[in-house]
Amino acid sequence: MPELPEVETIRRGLEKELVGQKIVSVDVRLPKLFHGHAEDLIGQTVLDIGRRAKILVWQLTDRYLVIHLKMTGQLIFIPNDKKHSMIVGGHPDKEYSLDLPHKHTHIIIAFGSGTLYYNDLRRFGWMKVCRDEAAMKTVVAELGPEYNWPEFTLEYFQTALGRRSKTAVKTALLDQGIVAGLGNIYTDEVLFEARVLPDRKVGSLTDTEIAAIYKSIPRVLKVALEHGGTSMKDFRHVNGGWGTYLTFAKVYGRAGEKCKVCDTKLVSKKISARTATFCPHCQK
DNA sequence: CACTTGACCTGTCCGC
DNA sequence: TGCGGACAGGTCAAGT
Repeated sequence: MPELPEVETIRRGLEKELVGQKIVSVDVRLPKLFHGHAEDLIGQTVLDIGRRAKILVWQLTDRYLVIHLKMTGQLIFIPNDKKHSMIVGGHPDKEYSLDLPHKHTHIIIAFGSGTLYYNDLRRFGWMKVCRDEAAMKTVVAELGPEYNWPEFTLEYFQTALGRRSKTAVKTALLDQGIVAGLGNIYTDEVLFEARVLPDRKVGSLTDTEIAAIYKSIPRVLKVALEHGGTSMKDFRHVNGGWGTYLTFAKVYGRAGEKCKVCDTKLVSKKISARTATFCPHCQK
């Protein structure tokens, strides 16, 4: 599910609710998704909520808790003073009821101020308790730079892509070792923004095209962040609200509709088992 | 070695 | 109304 803008939106929500809070209890209903000892978390205080690529990293008093939401993971926090489960959504005129826990709630973490529910329809996500910083770092060791790190330079990007000359450019952008945080939605959007076809082999790209892709990455991610990410079926903010980026998306999920720039019908195609959507006229 | 495909899961939607 | 198949935000391991 969530790509960088969605996970960052969740991180901000968790930071606001949980920093300084102490974990009172942990209820693991589906042990398969939980690695390590849940009892280690009891009594630990949340010192910091960080993010690396699509992974959340909680720094606790004496442990780290690392969380990957994969496709359909959700973290929903219900404060104690919410007497009922009516949640205000991302649209000001809409409310919906979230009865928690429900059948897809697999882990429940209680704090002094409220309760955090981990829901995951497809059960691909996971949580992992790490004893120390070194153990936590092995989890994120293979990830490439974040889009906003100083080491994510055009020179770095060219070099990293250089090793993947026969790969479709969309596939290379999905590789978390090259740049961290892009998924199916934002690779489509970045490539549209850069006017490059997703199935172009990396080796065929000109310097100008690589530079255009490089510049599009932060541009697309920033706009998505401003809109709280993209909500398809399952993405929810920590307070149950949703992201509105999808209405701004130029190509993702719009196959068969008209290009917002040139009116040509958008096309989709499988590239390494992922659906790519693009404009056959704007993108070269 | 580099790249692609299947597997992990459940739910939804579409065509027959 | 039901049934089969394709598909869904991600990432490993196994296969070519």
